[in-house]
Amino acid sequence: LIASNIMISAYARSGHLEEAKALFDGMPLWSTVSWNAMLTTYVQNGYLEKAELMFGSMPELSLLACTAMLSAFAASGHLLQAKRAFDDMPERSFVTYNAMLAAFLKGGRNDQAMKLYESMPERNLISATTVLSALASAGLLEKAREVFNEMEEADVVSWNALLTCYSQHGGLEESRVLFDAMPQRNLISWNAMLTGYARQGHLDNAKQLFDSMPVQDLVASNTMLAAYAENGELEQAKAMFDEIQSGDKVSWTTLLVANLNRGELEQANAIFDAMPEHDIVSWTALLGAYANAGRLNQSIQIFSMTKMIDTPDAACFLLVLLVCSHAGKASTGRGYFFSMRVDYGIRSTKEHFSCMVDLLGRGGSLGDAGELITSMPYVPE
RNA sequence: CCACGCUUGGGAGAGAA
Repeated sequence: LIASNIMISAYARSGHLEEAKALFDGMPLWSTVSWNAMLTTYVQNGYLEKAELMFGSMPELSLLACTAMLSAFAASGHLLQAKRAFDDMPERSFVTYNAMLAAFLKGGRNDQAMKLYESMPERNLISATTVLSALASAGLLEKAREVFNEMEEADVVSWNALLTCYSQHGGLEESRVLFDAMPQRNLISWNAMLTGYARQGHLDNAKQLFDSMPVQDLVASNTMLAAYAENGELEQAKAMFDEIQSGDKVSWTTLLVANLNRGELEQANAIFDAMPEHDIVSWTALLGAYANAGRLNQSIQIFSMTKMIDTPDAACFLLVLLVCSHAGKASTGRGYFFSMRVDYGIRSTKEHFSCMVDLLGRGGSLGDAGELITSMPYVPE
């Protein structure tokens, strides 16, 4: 039994869902650990619905299973459900708190993450690293350094989190010093450093680092591809894409966006059609091009397609609101604004509000626009 | 034996420097 459980987890980590399921189904009896292991196989591979089914059919609900479900909701962008799962749990361990912390981070709710961190009954290395990432994404370099210095231990993951913070918001030389001084480095460290050079347009440094990597994985190649694309080197980007043997959706989307930004719409459409799979990001990239061109009907069509294959997020809705606003479609826009909150539980950001104010103002509903301004949870600028 | 953390792709306008 134990051996089978271990096997299931091994399959889960390597993404062999089918094998895990076959093994699970063939077992003569199951322990709670078996159920949990199978549940996390679904969670870690992004199968929310199967995870929910599994969770619903489990003979007993353990703390571990509930925490795994919390992560499943968070991973699929359902922060509200994750929070509800957290609130409804009869008991919580510090892993549960860590999972909720990570959920807030993924949902972009750094304020909530920090609040939870302060109020946690118990913290460990993982809690601190999660917070470090939250601070990194907010660009709060000093605070991140502070948290890092206060940690009584650090592993390669926490060092990487700190490095990421520096390479994206600090100076590159400083980052390089940190990179060279790290007690251990893994592939992720190299990629984090590479991203720093790439984002800040230091293509030569990026290429040099890329060539000196002990191993180059697809993430590294994609980073180089993006480096070329973002710095207007479309030819180099294409060459890099061709060099990549089997690109994933990130490689494809990077190439897609490079062409969209260049106004190579035919090329872009051909790339979109040739992509092996589409997800929320590739659809939104395409939507962005049409929305910016003011193509209302096509944008709405793309948005409907998006809804069918994936859960639209805040970025996606912003673009639809934008195109409605430009086309003067006030009531359509209101509908989307409403649906965003009610159907998807997405909090409106400042950007959504200002887009809506624009929409209502242009449509002549100045009263409604004023009402919206006073009702929003931000200080009007 | 099972749950949690690090790296790559998508998000308008206006104002201000």
